[in-house]
Amino acid sequence: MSDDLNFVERARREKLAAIEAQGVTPFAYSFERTHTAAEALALAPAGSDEGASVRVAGRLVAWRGHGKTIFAHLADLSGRIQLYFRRDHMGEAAFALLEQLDIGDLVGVAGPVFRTRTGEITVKADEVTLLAKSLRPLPLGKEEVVDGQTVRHGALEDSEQRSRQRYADLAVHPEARALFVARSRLVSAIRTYLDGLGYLEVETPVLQPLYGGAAAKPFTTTHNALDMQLYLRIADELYLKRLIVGGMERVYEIGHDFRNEGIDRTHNPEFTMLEFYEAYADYTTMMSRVEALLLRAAEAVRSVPEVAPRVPELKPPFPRISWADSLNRALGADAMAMGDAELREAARRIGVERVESLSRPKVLDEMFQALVESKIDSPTFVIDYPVELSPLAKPKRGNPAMTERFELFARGKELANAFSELNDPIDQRARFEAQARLRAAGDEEASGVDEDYLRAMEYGMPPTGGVGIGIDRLVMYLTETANIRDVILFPTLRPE
RNA sequence: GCGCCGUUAGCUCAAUUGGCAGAGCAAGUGACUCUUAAUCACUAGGUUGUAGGUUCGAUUCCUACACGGCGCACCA
Repeated sequence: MSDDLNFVERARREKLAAIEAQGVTPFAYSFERTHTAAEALALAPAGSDEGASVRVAGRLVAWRGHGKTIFAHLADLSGRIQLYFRRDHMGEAAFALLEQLDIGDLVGVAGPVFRTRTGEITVKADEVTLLAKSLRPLPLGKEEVVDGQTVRHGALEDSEQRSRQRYADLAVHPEARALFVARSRLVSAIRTYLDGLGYLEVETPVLQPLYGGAAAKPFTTTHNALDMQLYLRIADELYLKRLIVGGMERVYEIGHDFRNEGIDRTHNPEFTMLEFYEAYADYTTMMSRVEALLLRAAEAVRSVPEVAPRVPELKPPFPRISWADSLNRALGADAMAMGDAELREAARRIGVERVESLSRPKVLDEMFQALVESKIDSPTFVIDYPVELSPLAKPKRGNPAMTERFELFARGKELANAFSELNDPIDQRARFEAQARLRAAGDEEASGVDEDYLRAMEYGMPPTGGVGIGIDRLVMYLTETANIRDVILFPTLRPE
């Protein structure tokens, strides 16, 4: 921002000085609010009489002066309400202060609620208190109501500025506030659900000496005093399962994971992950947990009226299709049975790029993504993944080439990933070593051997079901939001 | 990382073939005691993303860069 104030900002600073010159403090300490805008609207008297008096507070978002009267609108989190100022009612001095007010100022207004001639519920101001002067013009558009729909003109359209200056976006767009209210309700509903099942919410390290639990490139940082390289976690998984070993039985964590990858519509370098683990459960139990959790999440989001119409109807139980069967059916051949050359040729045919550089499991995974995953629209569990793709999952009963793992897909995107957790330390060591070989061969996303985790598992880990759900993606799905940036309050951006 | 598109007043957008950079809202002054995208009159507001180049003349054409959007790649 330029140091030179533009003419609008200069005018506002002049008003600020004029207010101070009158002995009025332009930045108040508090205001005793008795009603939100929505609560005040609900007090509307039937006829033309004046109803109860209220004290409302919020931001001035519209202003229509008429000489000796003024109409304005005040917005708070609950909505907006019209204000009516009359000189003969307020008195000369109080009315004169209104000349120093601007759209964007935070004010408190006290007075009775009444209906105007046109029927709009309005607060007739007995007095106004300036709570904070706005020195920078907010891009507040004008609103009109056409056929019951609010149409906004102007306002802040630039999506970069909306993300960068989220405070302005939120101040100007009630629907942006509603989306984040919905997100908050969703997280709250998830906590309520898991707490109700006896889960404990825990916190595990963000700074980790070894990273694991997912296939991703980490961020690195340094601890000066320990002179040690640390990684920002890419998943919570391995620490939460250590807690299962310790007898915590049911634990969950909602927190940020960090992955050092490109930024696009569905990826932000830090994102919110829910993981929950339940001792003595397997992946079938976790499927029903996920169904119940999603229903409650959808319900929570639907409780926000501005967002409700976009929330899809969820009808559990969701269909369950096998990973291998669905891939083979889409391919018209048995992919797992194919020789390596044949498999790579098939992958190339369906458009998988740089097939030569991929490991065999990666080729299968790419084929599955292209043929099956991207085409799933309504919520569907894909179950039983190849063991090579799932180094932390238990082998499938009766088929050790596969694991007891499921992913939930909707609109072509992954919503949940879960498995019967591998609790055999000998098998786990072998899996880690296989990963370490991939890593040595140049796979930057393969994990290493986590000896401490193996030590934990050697003490004895109960059979456990575990689930990971990306909260940002879930919010996107439930609110039909196309860009992850729009569901994260402060997404990662290049500096201005 | 690659391709395409974009960047003009605080906000939303114009500007013909390369020919004086414009409008609405917001702002200022004035009028107006039930308006609601209030209305009316007047006024002010610009280093056209940055740096170069071509040209008598560049918002416009060219090059590079910055930032962004979309697509691709990457990303269970």
